Amino acid sequence: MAEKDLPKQYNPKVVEDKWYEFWLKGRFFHVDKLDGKKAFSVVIPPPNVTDILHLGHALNNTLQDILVRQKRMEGYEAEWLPGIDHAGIATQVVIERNLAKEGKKKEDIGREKFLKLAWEWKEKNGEAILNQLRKIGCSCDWDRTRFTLDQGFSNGVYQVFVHLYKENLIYRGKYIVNWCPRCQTSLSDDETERKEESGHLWYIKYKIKGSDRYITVATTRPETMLGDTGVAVHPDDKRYKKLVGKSAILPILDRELKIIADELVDPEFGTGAVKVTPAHDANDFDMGKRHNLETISVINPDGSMNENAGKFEGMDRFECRKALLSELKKKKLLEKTEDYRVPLTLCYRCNTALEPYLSEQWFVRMKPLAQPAIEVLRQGKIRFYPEHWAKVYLHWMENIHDWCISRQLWWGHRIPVWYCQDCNQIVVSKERPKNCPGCESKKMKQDEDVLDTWFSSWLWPFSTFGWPEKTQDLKSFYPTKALFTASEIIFLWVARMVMSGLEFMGKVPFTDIYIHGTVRDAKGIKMSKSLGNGIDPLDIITEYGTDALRVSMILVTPEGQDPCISFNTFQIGRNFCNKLWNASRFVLLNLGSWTPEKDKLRIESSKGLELADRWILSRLNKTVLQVEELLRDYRFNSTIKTLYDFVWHDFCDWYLEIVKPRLKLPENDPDHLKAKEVATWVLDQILRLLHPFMPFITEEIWHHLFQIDAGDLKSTLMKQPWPSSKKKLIDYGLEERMETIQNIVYAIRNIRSEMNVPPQKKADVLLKVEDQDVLKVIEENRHYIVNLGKVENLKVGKRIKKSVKCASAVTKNAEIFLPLENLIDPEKEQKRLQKDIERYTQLLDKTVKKLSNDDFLKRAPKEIIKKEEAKKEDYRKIIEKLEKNLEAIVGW
RNA sequence: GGGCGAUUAGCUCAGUCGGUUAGAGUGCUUGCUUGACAUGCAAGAGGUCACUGGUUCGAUUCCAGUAUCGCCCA
Repeated sequence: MAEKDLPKQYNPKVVEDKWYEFWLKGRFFHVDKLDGKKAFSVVIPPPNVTDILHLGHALNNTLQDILVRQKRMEGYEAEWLPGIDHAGIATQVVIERNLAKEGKKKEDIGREKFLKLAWEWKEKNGEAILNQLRKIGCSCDWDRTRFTLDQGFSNGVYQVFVHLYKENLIYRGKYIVNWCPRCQTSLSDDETERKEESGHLWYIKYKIKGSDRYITVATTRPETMLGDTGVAVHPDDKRYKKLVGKSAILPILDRELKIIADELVDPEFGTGAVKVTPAHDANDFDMGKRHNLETISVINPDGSMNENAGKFEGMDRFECRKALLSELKKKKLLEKTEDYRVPLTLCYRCNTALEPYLSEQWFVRMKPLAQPAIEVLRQGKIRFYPEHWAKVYLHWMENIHDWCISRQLWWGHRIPVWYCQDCNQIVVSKERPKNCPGCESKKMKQDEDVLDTWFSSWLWPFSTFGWPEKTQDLKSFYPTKALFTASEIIFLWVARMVMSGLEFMGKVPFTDIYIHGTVRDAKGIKMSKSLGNGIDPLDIITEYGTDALRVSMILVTPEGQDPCISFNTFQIGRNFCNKLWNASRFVLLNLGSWTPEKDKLRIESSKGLELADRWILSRLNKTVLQVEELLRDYRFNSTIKTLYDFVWHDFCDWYLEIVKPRLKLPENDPDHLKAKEVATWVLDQILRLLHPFMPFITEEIWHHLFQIDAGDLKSTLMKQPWPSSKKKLIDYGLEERMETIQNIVYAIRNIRSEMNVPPQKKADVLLKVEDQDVLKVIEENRHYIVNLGKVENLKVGKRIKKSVKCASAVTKNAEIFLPLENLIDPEKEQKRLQKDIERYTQLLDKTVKKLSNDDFLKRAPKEIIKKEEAKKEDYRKIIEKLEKNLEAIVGW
């Protein structure tokens, strides 16, 4: 049974697993059928099966969980579909590495056995990742967990391939692609990373045929010269005009090279003459085609030099560079060497320098797919949050390149293409053809390659719900509502999902795209495994708890920007958890024999309530309203800040403090009852509002509050209705009256502190108030001031007789005097007042200046002028009073 | 080279109708074992809102330019 006595500190360890188990047992995350209810669906960005959970995942998934939990409380059937991505290259690298430990290569064990190992590893690691998601509280529908290599998924992938092939949107061709010599596979342009490195620009002399003269070309990659088949200059370059059409002789190999003129050459680069290597550079490949140059490849897929490299055969590409340069030097063909910032293209999985590599690959023609994806953005059918990412998306879509989708890997969806060994006919089909449709031959061989992982994940929002079958799930949950991700994969994933959704489902896959920041360390450096500056979310959970992890992250992640996080960052959330815990503990301690009933507790009118009660209800309803608006715009950071402020400052600092004396009254006292009811109701609403952000602690407190047993599967906070705002309870006039009192309390506390009044000591306070209404409010609620200001005797009136030595302060509608006699240091008091006078004089000057400007009076709106005049009057009065009080000190 | 974003307290950031006494958290200083909470309470110090110009009665806010930093694309 739940206890009313809570421990002094919140201990997440004993709470979190209990409630996660409870939610699972209640099947609260699972959506079976809609039964007429509205659906709200989100698909998880599937983490790579090779990953371990890092703070980026924690942020990404916490954001989704907040939204899903909130929508669930709002009454939606909220479906959050989890899953994992097979991460072709990354996974293959892991398995190969494991094999290497035994001194084996993948070829040693063969494709079938290799895949078996990969699947075993997937089972183990995949489950570990999902468990980590559970650990951070994700309320995913685990029954629908999917994997991008599942049978059903493959079905969709093959269907898509066949469809696009038939539409002539997939083709095969020999082109220069990004090749990773380490992973031994091609990569799409989007899977590369660019970097600049300090390197050199080498000037190499090529002899001109039939002459003693030379033409000098500049290159950053001398080893590729072995594959040169031309030399190019710009057509307008006068220096070389005469040489165009002649030939140059390639040093060492003595190959004859045509000297060509091509617009692509930058006359400013190096000498203005460049070597042309069609097999090892994309630009050169295009040039080679235009000028009919031969294509000679000199580098093997593993980065070593091949037989065309002559005596350099077998050397690694970088070794070859060294050897080649030293030979050129010997032959005096190396004119000079310059330092140069060399642009490098790296593999996004292993950081190896990529090699432009000529090979036969499969490509998707992207332009026709991009067009509708551009349209839906323009029409507002998809929206980015923050909006500016739309530009990035558009820019990419409008300059889209064809997508290389074949990978020379084993782990992935094998390309559904068969080649007839007899007549070379190509068959593209979801299933293995029995025989060749051309020659009836039974010798059909499937393409050895697999498809890019993104070629399966771009189907994620519908393949996961059973497509291409026409399932009920698809009907219920597609399109999904929102997608949460970091900016890095807008191209790789988001943009492609929009294209595939439109092509195959005829509808956008989601309407809202929320782009969150990338997690950085305290110095602002991106967290990464290789730098070792990452923080393990599980360490945070052990130290501070899951709710602290979640709430801290949201509190420090500015909307649309990158959060900078250090281990200590999480104290914010831990402290907030503890604050909430103790506020609840305080309420519980004062419940006495009363146990609130979860379905009956409700305060919807302010009838019979006093100022503080009505004030907290006004603040609560204002908060609910704000939260509603903020969440609609995915402004999670502002939402939690709003809640944090309300809970800590309005509820704890003011309301609970004011209500303390009333809670000490006998249980049957109506004042006590009202206070208890309001405090409990507000706490209940707070728990609901915070639950999406801090699910564990709120569920725990909620059970204590209503004395509900943890075994009762019918009662859970996560299924309680989301608070709705009662606008009639929001009362700005009342909040202003409360503010008057708060300002008086601040002033009293300030004087006490400045004059070193001992905290235990109560002091007399005189309040001089001119306004009749203000006077009334203060009189009616004088006990707030007495208690919060630690006041012995409080005298309030229009005319106040003060004793000789008073410390004083002035607020907008009250003058505060503390007769402290010998406690006052006159000099200090003088300085205090002078400082105040100075401050208000500055403010007064500003308004006076404005009001004496004719243009301002002529053109500014009337309200603004009125406001400015009121300010002037206020400041003037305050200064006048301050000065009078200052003068009084002189007489001491 | 092109695009996007940032520049506000020592640090991390709010400030989304142009008129606010420019805020919060953290750090700092001072005082408190206050009958919920020292993971706390109270008080305080701390700002030329990057710079220059423009629009405007009025600019932290809008516009242009400059500088610095970051990201993306080529």
